[in-house]
Amino acid sequence: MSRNVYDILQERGFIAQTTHEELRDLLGKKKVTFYIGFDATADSLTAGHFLTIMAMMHMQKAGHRPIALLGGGTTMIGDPSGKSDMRNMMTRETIEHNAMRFKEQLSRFIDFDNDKAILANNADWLLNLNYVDFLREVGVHFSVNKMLTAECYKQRMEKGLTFFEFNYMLMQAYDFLELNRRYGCTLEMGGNDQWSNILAGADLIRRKEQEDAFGLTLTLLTRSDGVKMGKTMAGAVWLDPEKTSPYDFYQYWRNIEDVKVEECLGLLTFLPMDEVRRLGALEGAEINKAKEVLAYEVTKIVHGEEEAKKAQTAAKAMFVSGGANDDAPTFEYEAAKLEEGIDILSLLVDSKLCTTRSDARRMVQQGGVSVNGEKVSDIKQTFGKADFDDKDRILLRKGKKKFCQIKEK
RNA sequence: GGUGGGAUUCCCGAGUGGCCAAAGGGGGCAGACUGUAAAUCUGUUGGCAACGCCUUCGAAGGUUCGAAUCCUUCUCCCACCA
Repeated sequence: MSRNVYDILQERGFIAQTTHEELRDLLGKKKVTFYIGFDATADSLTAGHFLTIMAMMHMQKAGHRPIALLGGGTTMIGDPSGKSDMRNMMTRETIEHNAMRFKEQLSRFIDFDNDKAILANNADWLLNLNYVDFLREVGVHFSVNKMLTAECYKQRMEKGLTFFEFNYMLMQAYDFLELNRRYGCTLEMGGNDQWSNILAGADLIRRKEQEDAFGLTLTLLTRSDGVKMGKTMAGAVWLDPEKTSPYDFYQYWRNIEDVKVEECLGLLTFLPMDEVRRLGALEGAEINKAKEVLAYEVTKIVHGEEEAKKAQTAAKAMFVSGGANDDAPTFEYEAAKLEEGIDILSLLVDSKLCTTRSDARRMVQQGGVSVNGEKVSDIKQTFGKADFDDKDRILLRKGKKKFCQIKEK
């Protein structure tokens, strides 16, 4: 039997659960239309979404047809799966705006030309549903007893789950049915936290259409301590370069835990698996080479080769030779300002290295700040044009990994 | 609908008239050790023109020299009962 996309996904570590054993054969036999949903909860996709997009790309490469479903309707409710609290209700305007951004970002990864992929929005069918009709058509097929035992509601059974959110599963199940009817979609994919919702959809199609529908869930990226990956202290790792700069994006993957390198290489790059395994087997300090490859490859897919190279050279210049090159994060001041000199606290705050002056003060007092390689210990010290180095800038550094070059506008 | 309990800083959670910018833990940030890793240890963690000042303990009023703490009203949550 020849290898098909199922084997590829499995080998690369994508697959968490599937509804049917036969799914593998099916994917080898014919062109399958499948969908992945994206709820528009923020104005950019995140690293977590990226994993599902990678799966989508593998599928499209293998000739299957993806449907990217924007959650214009479901986001009005909010998925309670695995969450401990209800999230804030979002306005319709915000959701629409977010959905537009998702659309732009998705187009960079998925080819939507000539019907090779479909972009749909469940707002189109969910927002105008008639309540009673919906209950009669869809609601009858759901057992509350069964829903209550679903793993995804476990956390919420303790804290409280509103009827409002409880409906989310029906909405998502209905999406699958609708996509099945409209586009012949027979497979739903999603993060492993979506298992219950996906099963619900597949069940619904079987009952309404007397037809098999398949589900496949993808591994969730977690750190070794179980926390979901793709979140930094500051928040999510975004795919939007305005929200997470390519440099920071690169650094995020460059700093990944040793034990996660091989897994991430398989999931987030297109490198051949032989190479992935070779890199993943590196030990000790050698594993840093694998991390560089990982960071570069992921950044390349998300932000393009040019940005990936810039991020890499900037990082190397900083960490290997100790000086930043031109691609490093930069903050510019007016010439006049630089003439009169700027105090260290202002530099730190303006360059966004510190959030407040108090924060900056602490950093300096704890010895975490350096300018042009020299530790700053006086919070009153000022810097100006006289301090420019041979590259016409001041190199400001906070801690080991964060830095910024100060230049004249 | 009834009765009782609750809302504290990024999160959890102490505090029940001055010693409270508020214990402890988590998380974050920084330092040491390292490999831009993990683990560990140390410091720090509201803001500011900073030995002082300002804002913060669900919201709005009130009592008091003084309120996170007491009183009134309101909002929202939780538990048990119906």
